[in-house]
Amino acid sequence: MTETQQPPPRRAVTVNDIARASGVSRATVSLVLRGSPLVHAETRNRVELELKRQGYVYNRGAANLRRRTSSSVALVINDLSNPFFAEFAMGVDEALVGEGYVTLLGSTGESPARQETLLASLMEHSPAGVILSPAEHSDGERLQRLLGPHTAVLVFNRELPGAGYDFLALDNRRGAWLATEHLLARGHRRIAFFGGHADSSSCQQRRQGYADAMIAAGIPPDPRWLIESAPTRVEASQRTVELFAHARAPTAAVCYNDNVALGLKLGLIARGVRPGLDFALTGFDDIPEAAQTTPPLTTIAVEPRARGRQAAELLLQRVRDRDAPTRQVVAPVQLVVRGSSGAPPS
Amino acid sequence: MTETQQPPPRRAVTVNDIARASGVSRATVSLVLRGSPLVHAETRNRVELELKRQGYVYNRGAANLRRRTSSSVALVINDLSNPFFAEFAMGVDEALVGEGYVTLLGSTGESPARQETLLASLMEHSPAGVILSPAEHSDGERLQRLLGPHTAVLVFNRELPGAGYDFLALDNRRGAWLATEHLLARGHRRIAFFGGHADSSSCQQRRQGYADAMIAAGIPPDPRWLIESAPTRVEASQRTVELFAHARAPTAAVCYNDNVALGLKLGLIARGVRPGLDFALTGFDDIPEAAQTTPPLTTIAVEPRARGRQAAELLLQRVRDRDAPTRQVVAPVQLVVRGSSGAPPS
DNA sequence: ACGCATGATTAGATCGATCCAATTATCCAA
DNA sequence: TTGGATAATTGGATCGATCTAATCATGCGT
Repeated sequence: MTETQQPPPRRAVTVNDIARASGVSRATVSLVLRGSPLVHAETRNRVELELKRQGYVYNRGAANLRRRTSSSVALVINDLSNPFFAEFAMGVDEALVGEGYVTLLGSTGESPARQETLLASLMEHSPAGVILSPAEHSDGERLQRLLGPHTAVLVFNRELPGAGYDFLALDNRRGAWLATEHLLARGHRRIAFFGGHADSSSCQQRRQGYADAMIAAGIPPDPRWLIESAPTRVEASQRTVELFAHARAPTAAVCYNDNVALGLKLGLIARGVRPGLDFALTGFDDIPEAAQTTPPLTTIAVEPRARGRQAAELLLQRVRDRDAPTRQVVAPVQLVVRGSSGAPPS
Repeated sequence: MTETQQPPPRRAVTVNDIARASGVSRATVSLVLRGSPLVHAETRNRVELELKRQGYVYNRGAANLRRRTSSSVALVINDLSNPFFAEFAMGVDEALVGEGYVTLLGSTGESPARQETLLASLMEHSPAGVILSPAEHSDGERLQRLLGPHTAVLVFNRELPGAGYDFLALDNRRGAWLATEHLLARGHRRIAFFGGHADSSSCQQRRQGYADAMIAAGIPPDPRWLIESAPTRVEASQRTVELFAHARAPTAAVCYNDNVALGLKLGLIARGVRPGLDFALTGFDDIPEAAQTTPPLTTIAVEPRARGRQAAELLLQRVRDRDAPTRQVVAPVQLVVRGSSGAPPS
């Protein structure tokens, strides 16, 4: 309950003012506002004129209080400066405004502590629901307590262990599988999985898809081909050296995501290895930049904006039917072949 | 007044429940909630225990109604998928949560019509204020009518003609001036100003800074050096040809922003012109990618996240003192020299 | 024992819109 | 003319928290 000090109260136009000025009761004005067919056409005109004249603006907060409804949805994500989440947020907002809701934004910066403060604060605004892309190492139990048993919740992207919420995920396994298959088809045999934190569920799933494809091709992945890295360009670039630190150096890499891939690309160039020629790499996400770099990045498209719309729709379905069975939706992904995977193994 | 159909009403825990269960009045519970020193320590404990036990969550909407205050701020921007605005939004949100406010997000996609619908909808949630980065060709009068005379408003980035609102702007003129000076110092004489819509105020200001520097150096800019383009990579890339369509082709370009610069870079490469060697170019914004491309982009850093924080602070000052004189704040910018401007004139 | 200051608590009205049940107006059939 | 159906309107209570002014305790000095 952080307090926000505030201005000298400024009276706004209310239904009462309109009612008085147009000689009807407050109830009638309310009916007009909601377009009820009960009011006489002439009365409606009179009231509507007065509404316009006084510049009335609807107080949705008051209405929501009385009606025990809500017209907002909380959107909690890690980091808007990640284009993947920015696009996702755009999609969410797009779909929500279309349904008459407004988006309450919050970002956690991957900190579970801030995530909890933030959610507590957002809950005080009684949103109709919450779209949550949990920070790493979130405590599912605590979140569940914070959100209460009656809030509609959609979890996105990262699994929230031990919470019976709807869940929208990308098909991480299949995505990594597709990328690996693609590199195998190009003749690569020594393929690394590069980047990501091994303890995050999305990284695990992608590694799984990679491993599946490798094993199906009869190539048990060498543990030295699994390299961790924070999903940032800088760190990915720095870890490049680890790829070549031993005799069975890979000729290609499936990267955790596009950021990592772009970092690796820089690292390769710095070593004099030409990406797309001497070494093949793939990303994940298909951020706008992927198509623009040289060589353009082969990657897995996930259409974050469409995912955002989908998340909003799923959440609203849950809002409308609280008792429907919990849903786990896996969104399909797509391989986009570009120049970065053009290398034949050397 | 779009209606949002809603669920079967679900009762929440209220001050009344707590009051009843702990044998005090609702007023006392309210005092406890706000940490008033009036309540006896023992009573406070009893009430707080009950609050925890029943999992009470504060209904800020109800409180705001009674107190005639608000704990939200509306943030309206064009496009979150533009990293500049995404960073800006992060900064805004960061500063707002720090002050106990919550962010109502809305994006217009540069459409004045959607901007108006959006603002109307947001106003119904009675935000304490609005941070608005207006869509191009916004109608200041109409917006002013929508926002009403009592809303605290901070306009960001683009001037809103004919509205007495606080305004936070980047020092566009000085930024472009710095970039042009830099290229002049490197010996360039034929310098283009590339990209942007000539009717947008930010573009006009940047062109002004460019022209000032050129004229100060005794070089009246050739009209053929002024090339318009939507601020997207694709279009910028396509317009590259116009630079070389005549005899006095430039050897360098000050670009409207980083996106345009990166587009131009692609266009140059496609023509076999090596950016940073055969041709010098500068950007504007310093988006993360600028430092990462090859050659890295010389550009003007504007620190969008810091601008976001600043915008939030300015707005909150306005919220707290509605009658202070209107402010026009120009945020300083900084030249960041990197490889893309390394070309001596050929 | 009384008055009075200080400390704690509370009943009741209030914010702005909505819901409910009740009322008034209107018209047509019998 | 009366009854009853339909159309249009409305007073009063309500959502959950807060404010105001009033009440009830308690202690202290005289």
